[in-house]
Amino acid sequence: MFLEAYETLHSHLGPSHWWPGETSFEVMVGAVLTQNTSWKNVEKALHRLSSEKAIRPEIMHKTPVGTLAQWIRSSGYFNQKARRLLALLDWYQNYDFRVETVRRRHPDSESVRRELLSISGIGPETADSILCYAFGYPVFVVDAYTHRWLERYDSGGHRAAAGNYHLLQSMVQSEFAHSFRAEELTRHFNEFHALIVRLSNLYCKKSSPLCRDCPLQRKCQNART
DNA sequence: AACCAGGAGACAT
DNA sequence: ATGTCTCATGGT
Repeated sequence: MFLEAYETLHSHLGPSHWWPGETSFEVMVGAVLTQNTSWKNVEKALHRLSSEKAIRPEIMHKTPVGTLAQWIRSSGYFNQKARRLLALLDWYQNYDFRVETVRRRHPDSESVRRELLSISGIGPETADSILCYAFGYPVFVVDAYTHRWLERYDSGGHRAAAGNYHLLQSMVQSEFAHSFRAEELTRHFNEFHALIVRLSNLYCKKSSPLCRDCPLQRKCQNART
């Protein structure tokens, strides 16, 4: 099952110290900026925002879309993403831009998730990244890496879940929920997703796959040496 | 010089 | 329900 892969990855690569971001708000911004975009390009945009002193919700919320768009230019889709950030901030303002307020009013993640999904530009992956990495809810993030990983990973019947966001997510979440204490779930979902991303970036690059060093090589369908 | 990268929404079928 | 198009920069 997933736990086996999780343990293997963790013993080889972990711990991960994720999500890359100083503050919870920076994590939220990163989650939007990285939509269909490499993290390297996101980092440049984050540096620019940092130098503009704009990685603070109160400041960014007052920034005109056009200005914000120019600041995040390097992350691509800058006009869309500028609007999306401001839409997210419109919502976040209802909670005084504070994680603690969100957590207090929403004991569990479902209602927050619905609110996030109702924001234009926030889809399942972005919502779950924010829930897990910024707000600390026990939610497993399913991203493109996870789908690709599962497509080629042999572990008895799990391949059916590749491509189905909700199915894959609930399979991982229920399996982990049976194996870990509730107060540790967020940390494990956080770590598992981080490990899959790190695995992908380290060993599964299309340009130069380093499969011989991959800890999951034996169970990988397209393992090459 | 095409192809890809931690998506999401609008729209047509 | 399931495709297709758009958005756009920067690295390989």
